[in-house]
Amino acid sequence: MPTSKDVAQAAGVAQSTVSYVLSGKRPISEKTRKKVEDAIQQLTYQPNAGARALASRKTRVIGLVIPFIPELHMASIMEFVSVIANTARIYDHDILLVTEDEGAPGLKRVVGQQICDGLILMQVEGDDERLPVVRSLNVPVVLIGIPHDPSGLVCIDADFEMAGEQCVQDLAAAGHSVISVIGWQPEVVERHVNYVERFMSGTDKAAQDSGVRVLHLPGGTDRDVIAASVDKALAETTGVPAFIAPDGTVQDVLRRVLNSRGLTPGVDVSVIGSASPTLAELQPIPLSTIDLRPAEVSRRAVKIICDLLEAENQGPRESLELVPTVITHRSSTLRPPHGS
Amino acid sequence: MPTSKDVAQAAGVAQSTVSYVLSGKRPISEKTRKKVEDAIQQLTYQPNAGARALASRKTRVIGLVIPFIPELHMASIMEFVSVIANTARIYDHDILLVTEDEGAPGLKRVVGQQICDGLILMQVEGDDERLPVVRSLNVPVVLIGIPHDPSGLVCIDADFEMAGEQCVQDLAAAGHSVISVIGWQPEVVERHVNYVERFMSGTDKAAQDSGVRVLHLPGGTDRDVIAASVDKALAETTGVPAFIAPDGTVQDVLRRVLNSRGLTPGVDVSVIGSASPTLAELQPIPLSTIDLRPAEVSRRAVKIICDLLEAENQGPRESLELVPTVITHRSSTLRPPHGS
DNA sequence: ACGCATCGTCGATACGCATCGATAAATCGA
DNA sequence: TCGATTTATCGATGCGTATCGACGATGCGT
Repeated sequence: MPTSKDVAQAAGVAQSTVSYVLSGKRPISEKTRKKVEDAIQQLTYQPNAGARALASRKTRVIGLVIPFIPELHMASIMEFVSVIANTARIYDHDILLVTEDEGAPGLKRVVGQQICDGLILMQVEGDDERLPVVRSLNVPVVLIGIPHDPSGLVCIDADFEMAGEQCVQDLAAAGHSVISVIGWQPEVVERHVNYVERFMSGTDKAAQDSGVRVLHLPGGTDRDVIAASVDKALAETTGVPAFIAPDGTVQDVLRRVLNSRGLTPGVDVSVIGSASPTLAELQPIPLSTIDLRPAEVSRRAVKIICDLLEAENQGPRESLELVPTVITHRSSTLRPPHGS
Repeated sequence: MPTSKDVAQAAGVAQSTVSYVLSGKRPISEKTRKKVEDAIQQLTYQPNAGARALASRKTRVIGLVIPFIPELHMASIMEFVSVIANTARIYDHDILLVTEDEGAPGLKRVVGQQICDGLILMQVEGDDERLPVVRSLNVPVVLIGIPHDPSGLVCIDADFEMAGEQCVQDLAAAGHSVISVIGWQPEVVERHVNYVERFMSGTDKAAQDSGVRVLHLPGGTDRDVIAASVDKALAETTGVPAFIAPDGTVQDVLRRVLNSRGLTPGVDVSVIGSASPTLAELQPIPLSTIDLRPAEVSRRAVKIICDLLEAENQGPRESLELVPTVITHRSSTLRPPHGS
């Protein structure tokens, strides 16, 4: 592997000149710049990351802490990961995977060894055990998810409260007077209390404003649980029933249960789920969805941390950013009686 | 951040001694070892990865090239990623994410900058455009997937041929005389020809041996396509129909189509799909599955590359490893008339 | 008691780059 | 035309670790 010294020799300049050509931190004459750039080309020189990190004290690597919980919707996690990796490249950074299995010590490790300059944590829980460590770390950390106490932390997430409001407002406008929320799996509810709570607070707020009733019923992937929830909802509903299934894993089961009860979404029942547009279109009856904007959340998370890395004026930051959600009508919900 | 020099000072030894305590490459007396280890503890010293990489010419990082194709089963990709990351930690390595978007230049970049010591490529296509680059790279690369020409490459994958054989043998033993394979999505077939071919070669081989007929029909997520395939299969079948859906994304659609045709898996039709055991059990009718062992493939891929990194006796390796698949009976297939 | 091998430790150096101070060359004003 | 600036480049140094050669101390056999 050629080094910057080799390049310097080939171009007939000093090694430091090569470095300045690359970084642009000092003026270089057009003539020598060209000589250097040609030499770089011919030698296919690429700077050594280790040496660069050692000298500059910057690795240009961001650690991404990923969850792997079977209860979660893995496809959506993957979308986060993918978008985060691609966005990082735009800012000329790379992504190092840190598994949740490593827990808090894992964070200390990658930061302590200076393998990366900062961290993005996915799937942050309301009372996440890693928060004390995060606060003690002297590098920028961005949390995807809002913990109960976000003080001293930099957080970003979809606006779940807005999502809840949108769903209920929408269904209320379509004429439903009782709206049932088939919630997340118990495991998720216990762990990630925060976004569940935010969603519910949104639905309840909208319910008050619109004068409709919202039922919160247990979700999950267990067909029996969903079936019980559906039956309870049907029993309590006057008029056309409406369901909100904010968890991607719940939808399939819900669809089947409704089917077995002889109910057709968009005809004699309304259903709003959460899924990507492409997935929503693939359903037998295209699903009206509440889009939680995973790609946008990912992009912003990367932007935030890269800005922090650039700024670097140390002081412990604190910020909280909520990404607006988007509701999209497809065929699984009733159309409002008149107007939008 | 404390350095090994600080540790040395605190322990009253030379920096090199600290290094030898850590690496164990020279004998150290029990006494000084303890002094050094205590100092490390008290300073919470962690070696600097950049300096280490620079001096040792090893980063202890493996690049993982991940695909992100909506047509693919993202949940299963995520399982690969997760298991690979965790296994790498066992070998004291970390995983750097490289997106498929970066293409071949991306591989050159991470290897050229010496950000990582080796690569794992997922979802390798039969005629992958990256193969020339891979061959030219002077670092170990492990491919998950078998390209058409695997010469000079290190490959590992599930044994799709075995999987095909197992499915057909199994269904033949259960008394089916015509077996329909609802294949992958056209996009996948075009791209990843190899494993599709291998699977089919397995089914055909078993068909010959067992004297049954195998139909290869188009798959995908398009309900109409699947419906057409099913109807064609039903028309061509005498006796109880049997379906094999080796692509995870096809199953849901297939299930619905069969349902709409009044067919119940395990009663008047047999279905073998590919899904994780947990997912298979969650189906309304527990799905008999062919397990393509993603976790085992991942583990072995990491082991292979770590072995190569350790060996390091340069010479271009070549190997091909196939992981045996496992077929599991659940309720979606007919039981064989007598005995297993 | 003496030389010799072994063990444990030290000091020096290299890894490849970024960066700082210094210097030579070019530019300008008067 | 000469000194004062500015511009472009060089040389030297440090980043933190791994590793090699050297060296003193210890134990051994005879």
